[in-house]
Amino acid sequence: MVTTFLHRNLPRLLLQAREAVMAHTRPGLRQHGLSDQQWRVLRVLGENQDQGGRGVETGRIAREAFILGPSLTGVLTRMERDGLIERARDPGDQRRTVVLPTAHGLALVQSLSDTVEAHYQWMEQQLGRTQLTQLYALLDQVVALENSAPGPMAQRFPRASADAETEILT
Amino acid sequence: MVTTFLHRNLPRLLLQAREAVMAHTRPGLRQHGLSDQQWRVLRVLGENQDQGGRGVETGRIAREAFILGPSLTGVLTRMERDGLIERARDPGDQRRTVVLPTAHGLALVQSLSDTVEAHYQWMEQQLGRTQLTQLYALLDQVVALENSAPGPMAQRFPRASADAETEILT
DNA sequence: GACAAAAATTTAATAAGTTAAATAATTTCG
DNA sequence: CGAAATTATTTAACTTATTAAATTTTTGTC
Repeated sequence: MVTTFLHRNLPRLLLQAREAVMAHTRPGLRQHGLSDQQWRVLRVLGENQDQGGRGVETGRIAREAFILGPSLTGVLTRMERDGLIERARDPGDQRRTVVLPTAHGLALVQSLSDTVEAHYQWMEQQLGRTQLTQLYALLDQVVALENSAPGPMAQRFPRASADAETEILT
Repeated sequence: MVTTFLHRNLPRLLLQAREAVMAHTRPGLRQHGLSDQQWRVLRVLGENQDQGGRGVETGRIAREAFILGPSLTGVLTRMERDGLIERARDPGDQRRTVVLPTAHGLALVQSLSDTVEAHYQWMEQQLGRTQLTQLYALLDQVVALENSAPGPMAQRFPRASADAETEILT
C-alpha cells in the first residue's frame, strides 16, 4: 500500500538546524571579532597544526572550511589585516599559497575550541548520545547522495583526489 | 561507564548535507536564471497563493524563505527588475510592503515545483521513508535547541508571534 | 488629538558567496 | 628541450549576508 508522504523542505530544515546550533556558538565568536568563516579557517589551522610550521595550503583550507576559493581569498586578506594569520608562497610549489596562524590567532582557536567542545557536551546531553549518533549517520547518507544518479553531479566543493590527499599528508 | 564520544562538527555536516541536496535542484534553477534565494521567495509566494490576490508581506517572506530583511530588499528589487514579481504598499498598513508574483513568476514556480517534488521522490527512494522520517524528527529536535538554555538565545529569524500569525492568517 | 513607544522596511557599510575569466607555476609529452 | 595541457590561486562583476542606524507608519496613552 502506498501512503502519501509529507515532505518537509529538507534544505530549509538543514539550514534551520545549522542556525540553531550556531546560535549558541556565534555570540562567542563575535565577542572576539570573528566571522563564522574566519572561525572555520582558524579551526582548520588548529587541526593541521602538526605540519611542522610549514602552514596549510589555501586549497586544503577551502575544502575543510567549506569555503569557495574566491571567497577564501577575501577572507584570508581580512584575517591577515586583522593579525590572525600570515600568508606565504609555498617554496616547494610556487603556485600554492600557504597560511600560518599568528600567535594571537592560535591563542584564539585554542580558547574558543574549549567553548565549542563544552557546547557539544551540552548538545549531547540534550539530544542523547544515541540520537546524535543517528543524526550523524543520516546526514552522512544524505551527503553520500551528492555523487549519486540525478543531476549534473555538481562538484561545488570537490574533495581532493585520493592521490592529492596522500601527497599532502606525506 | 563513560565512553569518550567523537563529535562531528555538526554545523559543517549540516551545511554539507544541504549542499548535497541542493546539488540536484540547483542546475534546474540556474537554467531558469534563478538564484537559490529567488527560488525560495517564489516558492513562498506559490504556497501563499490563496491570499485572494492580496499578496504576501515581505516580513512573512523573510521568515518563510529564511532570508534576513536587508538581504530580502535587494533580492526583491532584482526579482522585480527581472519580471518575476511586483511590489506594492499594503493599503491596510502602509508600513508593509506586499509582494505578488507575475504570471511569469507563477508559471516558473509551478513548473519547478514538479521537478523538486520528483527529486524528493527520488531521495525518499534512496534513503528509505523511515530514515527520512527519522531525519526530519532529529532535525526538529536540533532546531528546538535554539530556544533552550545556553547562549543569548539569538533570534536571528524570529518566528512571528502566535498573535501575529493568527492575525495574518485571519 | 498630540506625542512617545513600537513595528515594518529600507539604507548604508562591510563581509562573504557565486561564476566565469585571467594569471602564474608545474607537468606532460612530442 | 619547449609548447600544450594541467593545477592553484586570484581578479572581476554581481548577488547575498550581516549589523547598525535611519525612515515611515501605526499604536498606546495621557
